[in-house]
Amino acid sequence: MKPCCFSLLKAAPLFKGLSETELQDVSACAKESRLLRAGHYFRQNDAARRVFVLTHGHVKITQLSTEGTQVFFRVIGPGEIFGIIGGFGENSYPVSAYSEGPATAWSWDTKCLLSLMEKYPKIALNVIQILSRRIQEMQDRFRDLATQRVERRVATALLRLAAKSGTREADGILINMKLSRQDLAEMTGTTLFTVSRLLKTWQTGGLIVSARQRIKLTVPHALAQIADEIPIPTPRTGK
Amino acid sequence: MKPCCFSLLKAAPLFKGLSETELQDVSACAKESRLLRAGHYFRQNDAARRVFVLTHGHVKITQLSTEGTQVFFRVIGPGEIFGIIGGFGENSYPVSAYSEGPATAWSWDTKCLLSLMEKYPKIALNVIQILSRRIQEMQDRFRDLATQRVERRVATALLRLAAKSGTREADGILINMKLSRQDLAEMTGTTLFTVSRLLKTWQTGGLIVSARQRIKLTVPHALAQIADEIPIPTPRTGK
DNA sequence: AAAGATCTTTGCGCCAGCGCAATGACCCGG
DNA sequence: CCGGGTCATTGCGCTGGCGCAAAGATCTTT
Repeated sequence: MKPCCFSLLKAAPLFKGLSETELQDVSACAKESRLLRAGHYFRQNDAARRVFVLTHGHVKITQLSTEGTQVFFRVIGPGEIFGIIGGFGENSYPVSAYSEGPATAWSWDTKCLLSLMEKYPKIALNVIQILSRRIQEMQDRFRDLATQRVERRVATALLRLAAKSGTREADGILINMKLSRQDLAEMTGTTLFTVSRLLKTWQTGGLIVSARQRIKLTVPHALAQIADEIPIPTPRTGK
Repeated sequence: MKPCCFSLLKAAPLFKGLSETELQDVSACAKESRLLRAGHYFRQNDAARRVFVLTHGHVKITQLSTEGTQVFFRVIGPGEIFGIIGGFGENSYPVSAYSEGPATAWSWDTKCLLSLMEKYPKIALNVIQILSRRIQEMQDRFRDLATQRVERRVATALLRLAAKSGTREADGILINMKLSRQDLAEMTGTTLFTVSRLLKTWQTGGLIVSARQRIKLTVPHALAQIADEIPIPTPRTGK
C-alpha cells in the first residue's frame, strides 16, 4: 500500500485510534478499487459483499423508489466509509454508490471486516459512532423536510455541501463536484424546476455564482441566514 | 432481577446471541427505571448518560426544532433499545423519549455499556445491526416524505404502527397506544387537520374505526393498497 | 465542426394541502 | 356530576411549489 493512502486510512474515522501495527494488519486484507471514469461502486440490491473507504474523489449515495423516483441521500468524501449498510443484516445494498469522475477507494470483504471488528473492538465502536452521526443527520434532514420550506432546505443543502467539499477561493467557496439542479432537487425533496428558480434568484441577488453543474457560494453567510430563518414563517407581515 | 424481565432482556436484539452467564454479567450493572404514569425518560439536550431497553409500555421519540415545531421519529416497543444515540459521540440526547402511560425499562450507564461492548463484542455487533436498520428506516421515511403524497405517508405510518404494536381483534387490528391526529401529523410531515380529514374519509369508507387517540384498522389490506399506489400519480385520469 | 446528449431556464396553469378559527366531542380530576 | 382541558372536526380561503412544454445553453463525441 502506498504511504499516502496508508496515512489516509490512518486518518479515516473508521480506523481512528488504531495503532500502526494494527493498521498494517487491517490493511493487509484490503483491496484497492479504482474508478478511472464515472461509474458505480455498487448498485442498489447488489449483494453487499464489501465495505468501502473512499480515498479520493466523491461518491453519490442514491436510492430509487419502486416507482422510479430517485432520492439523493449523501455525498461521500475522502476518508468516509460507505457500503456498510447492507452488509450485516440484509445482504444487499439498499442504495447505489456512483461517482461522476475518477475515484479511489479501499474495500474490505464484509466477513473480513466483521472478524477485524471482533479482533479490534475499537473498530466496532468507531462504526457505532459513525452510524450514530449518520442517524442524527438523517433525522435532521427528515425534520427539515417535514417542517421547513424548500428555500431553507436548499440553502441548508448548499451549506452542507460547501462545508464537506468546498474549496475556498478568492471570491467565495466553490463546491468541488458535479452538482446538477436535479441532484439538489433529489437531496431536498423538490423538483429541478424549483431549484433552478431559486438559484436564479440567489444568483441575481449576488449570493451565488452558478454554472452548469457547478456552484460557488459568494456570500455564504447570507445563505446561512436563509437557512436559519423562521420556520413556516410569514403568515402576515407584522404591519 | 425478576425472571420475566430477564427473559425479556434475553430476547432483546441488543443482547441477542449472549450466553446465560454473559447475560447475568450484563444485567448486573443494569438499573430498572419505572414510570408510573406519563412522563419522560429523558429530554432532548439532557446529558446522555444512560442507554435504555424498554421492557414494558411504549415510548415516543420526538425532536423539537429550534423554532418549536415538533417531529415524531419513532415508537419504541418492548425489547427495543433507545437513548443510544447521544451517548457516544456528542454527549447529549438529540431527541426526547416520552411515555403516555406506565412503562418500564432497564438502563445501563453509557460508559458501563461501552466496556461491556469491549468485553463482549457481540453486543457491539448487535448495536451496529440495530443502527443499520434504523438508518434504513429513516432513509425509507425520508424517501417517502420527499416523493409521496400525504395520503400514502399516513397509510404507511398506520400500517407500520399496526405491525409494531397492533393487537388482532375480531374486527381488525387495534393500534395499541395513545395516538393523536397530531402525533400522526408529526410522523408524516403534515398537519393534524389533513390527518383528521384523511382518517374521516377512511372511516366513512369503512377502512378504519377511529376514536379519540385510538385507531383500529378494519381493512388493513385496503390501506396497504393506498400505501402502494402509484407515486405522484394521476396527472390526468386516463379518459 | 457539427451532431447529439445533457443540463438549464422560463412561462403558465393549477391544485394538494396548509393556516386559521370556531365549534363540538370527549376525558378526567375533584 | 360539573368544569376545565385536551382532542377532533369542518368550512373557507389561499398559495407554494409542482407539472409540463418548449426553447436555450453547454458539454461531449466523432
